[in-house]
Amino acid sequence: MSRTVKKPEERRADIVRAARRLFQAGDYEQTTMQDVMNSLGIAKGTIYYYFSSKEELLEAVIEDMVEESTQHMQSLVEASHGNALEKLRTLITAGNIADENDEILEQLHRPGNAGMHTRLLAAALQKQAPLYARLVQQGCEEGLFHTDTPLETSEFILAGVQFLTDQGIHAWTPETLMRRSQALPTLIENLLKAQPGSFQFLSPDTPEERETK
Amino acid sequence: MSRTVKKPEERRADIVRAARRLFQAGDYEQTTMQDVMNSLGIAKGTIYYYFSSKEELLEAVIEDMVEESTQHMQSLVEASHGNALEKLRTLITAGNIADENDEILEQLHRPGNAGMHTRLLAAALQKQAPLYARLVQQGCEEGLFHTDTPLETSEFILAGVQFLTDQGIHAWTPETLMRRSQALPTLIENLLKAQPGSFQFLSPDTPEERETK
DNA sequence: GTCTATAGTAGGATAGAC
DNA sequence: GTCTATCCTACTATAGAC
Repeated sequence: MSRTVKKPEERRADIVRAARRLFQAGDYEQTTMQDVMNSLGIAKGTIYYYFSSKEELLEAVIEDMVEESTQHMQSLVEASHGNALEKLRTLITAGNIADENDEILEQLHRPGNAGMHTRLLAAALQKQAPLYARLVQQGCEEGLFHTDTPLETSEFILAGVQFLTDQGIHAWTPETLMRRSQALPTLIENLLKAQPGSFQFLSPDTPEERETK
Repeated sequence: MSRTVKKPEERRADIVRAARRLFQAGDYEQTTMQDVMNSLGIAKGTIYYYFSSKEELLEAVIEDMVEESTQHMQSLVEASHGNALEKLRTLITAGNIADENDEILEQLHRPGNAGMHTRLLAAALQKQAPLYARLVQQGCEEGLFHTDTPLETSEFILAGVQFLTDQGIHAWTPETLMRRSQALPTLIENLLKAQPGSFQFLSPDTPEERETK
């Protein structure tokens, strides 16, 4: 067999891209290293030369995805107008890693991918929280919010939302999800000390006419 | 080899107990199904008759642990005195699943186990949140806290704390952990609308003399 | 240093005899 | 329900070509 020598970065990127495609198309656990090799026409030794385990390859794929997603969100923020609250709304409604472009979620929401999913969330949180924090900071300056710890508050909100509403972590029942979603706006408003109602847009069925029991 | 026939529940319990012991003693990943079989003197087919994967066996072990831990916390609450805040303090400082008894969590605190780890946290959260919620409710009646959604608020707090401070999910740096821990009391106080300082006991170095910059 | 090829080990998982 | 035999795949080892 003939040899194709590539620059290390290029080869590495090839492998990550191929693996990402396969992981997304199928199931991480069911995708074999052999599959990845075959789809690139390279030898086993090559892949293990760059990634010392399947797990390490997964890590690189995750990093790739998070990087792409974060850049997209970054550009969304820069393109958005209005006060901090309006920008946050843009970011939240449009720029979720889940909604973005891929069917990744479908794939991640399978038992075999729980680990990948969690790590993706953690990596995404770490990269995205600063984005939110900047908007929270801006909101404080505008008098909309009040907090001394914009970053930590952002992290806390993201963590809570992701952990409690993401189907990839636990098979929450629809009732549980509904219950949590409805409580969310108030929880966020409390954390940011924002006007009641500021985050009402988050609620799924905008219960305008509901009465407190 | 002679065959020993046992009642299904008994056999199952045997396997879970043996696996738990081995997982705790060594490393989940390094413990082989062979090890579990050997320690019981049974065949591989038998273990797979009860658990269709190693992962499922781990799940059972974890459920075992969560159940035990939750009961322990329950009894702690019942034995504690004072107002809701004092009871909460007892619960938080004494009754963490992590501190309790096992090193199995140490094992879960590795990248490869992120999925399992998260599921443990989710399972623990679902079982323990009601415990906290009851205390929050009590605190509301005592005028210490103010919330219409004690359960959701408890879930949110537990999720945030677990996700952001648990090493099993992401290898957070010590600085990051410190930063988050210090912000935590205020975040919780905001969520519960509690007196500032109520949860200061959570901070690792109780910074009594720190000034806000 | 980068890549191919191949043979082999270990351990998770399954089929089918009993 | 239990056991035995076998399979599948992540991973290692090695030998060698560019």
